[in-house]
Amino acid sequence: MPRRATLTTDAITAAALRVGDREGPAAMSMRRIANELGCDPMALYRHFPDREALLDAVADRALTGLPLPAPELPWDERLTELFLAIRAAALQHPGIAGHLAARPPLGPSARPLFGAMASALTEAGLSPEDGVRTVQALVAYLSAALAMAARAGAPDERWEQVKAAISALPGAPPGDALPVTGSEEQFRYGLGLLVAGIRAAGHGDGGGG
Amino acid sequence: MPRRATLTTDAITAAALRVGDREGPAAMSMRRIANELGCDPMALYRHFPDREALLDAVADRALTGLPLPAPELPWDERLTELFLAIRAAALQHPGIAGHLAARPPLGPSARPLFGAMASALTEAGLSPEDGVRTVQALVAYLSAALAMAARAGAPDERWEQVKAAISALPGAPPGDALPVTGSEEQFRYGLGLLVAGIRAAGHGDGGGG
DNA sequence: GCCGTTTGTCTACGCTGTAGACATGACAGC
DNA sequence: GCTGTCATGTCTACAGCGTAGACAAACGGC
Repeated sequence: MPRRATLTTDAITAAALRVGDREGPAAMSMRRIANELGCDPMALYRHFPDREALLDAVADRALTGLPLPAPELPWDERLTELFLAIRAAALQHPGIAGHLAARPPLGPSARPLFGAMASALTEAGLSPEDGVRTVQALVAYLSAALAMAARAGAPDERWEQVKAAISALPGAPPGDALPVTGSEEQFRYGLGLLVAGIRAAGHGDGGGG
Repeated sequence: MPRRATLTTDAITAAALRVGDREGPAAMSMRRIANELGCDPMALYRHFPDREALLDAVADRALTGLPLPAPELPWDERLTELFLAIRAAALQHPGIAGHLAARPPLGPSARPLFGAMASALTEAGLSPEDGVRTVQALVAYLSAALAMAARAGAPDERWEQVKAAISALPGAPPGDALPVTGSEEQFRYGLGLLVAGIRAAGHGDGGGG
């Protein structure tokens, strides 16, 4: 290659991730990323067709090398561990978590994750069609939970109002005891609901697991 | 009031909704909305502190007058109907559906919806704490599903790759039979999973309904 | 008539993504 | 060595964005 490329997709995604982690998602502009690399903004367009593709690559990078759950675990634990791991990995990079939520990464490093999901759901007794449906539902839930957690830095006071309204209902808890909006506990609870639903679907639909 | 206000928040949100419905979410800029109203962009700032507040109001407007499910129905049907209604209302206004997904509307017209959710979940046997958790999980799922459906105009071919990969697994369906990504059927399925999970939580946790 | 307040307008700033022309360096073939 | 050819990086420029701050016009109360 001519002009022995000083810029690589890897260097670019790494720089973008650095900028995002340090200064937040809004700072991940082409100009700012180029600045981090000490090059011209337009140079990035030699490696990515547009900004969205660059961010997709960054999101993919944020999920590389994610440890898969031990295959000897039962399917529900595998599923739970897997999604907790994805969530944790995404939140380690707050700069990209929002993009990751808005555009579920379906790139190469996500491939094994989908494989693990499919295997768990098959073991749960789901048909392949229902497996696809369930994967989409799980990813949807993960996306939204990530989006909420990513906003945790600037907490959404409107949720507090809703919680206040609920705690004003008859037979309500103290209010301070209510779950925190973007917390891991909150995430686990919703994931548990979905897993319980999958269990029911597996039993009633495709035979016991 | 001086200069008998020719502009009202209602007129603004209506115009914004029109622009969004007609030209898509990207067209809902302050300048474009002002153009629709025939006024200066800065005039909008006399009625909303910033663009996000304006979009929040538009999202709230898109959910006004939504019919609540009949209270004599069992809780699970009420819950399903309610979320299907919200989804349908949101998708009637593709311009705002994305914002609605990114920022769950917690404004005045959402208040009765949360009331209906709380009532259904109480009837399901959930404690108020679990009710809050479950509401957040349901809204999270709805948000992400809306975001996917809102993108249905420009379908995400990456999901097709994932589905193709799954259909290549042993014992896979024809592939054409796989569920469509942003469809109502897909939404119903995930919602069914959550409802089944709620049912299980209600039985094991707070007593039968 | 005058004043204060509200509403709308205008200008301007700094930012964004990115199209298109240009410069530079590396290789292939002769 | 010389000459394309091509990949890479740079530069300039454009159209658009959200919005701060100064100004003008219309109203209510005195």
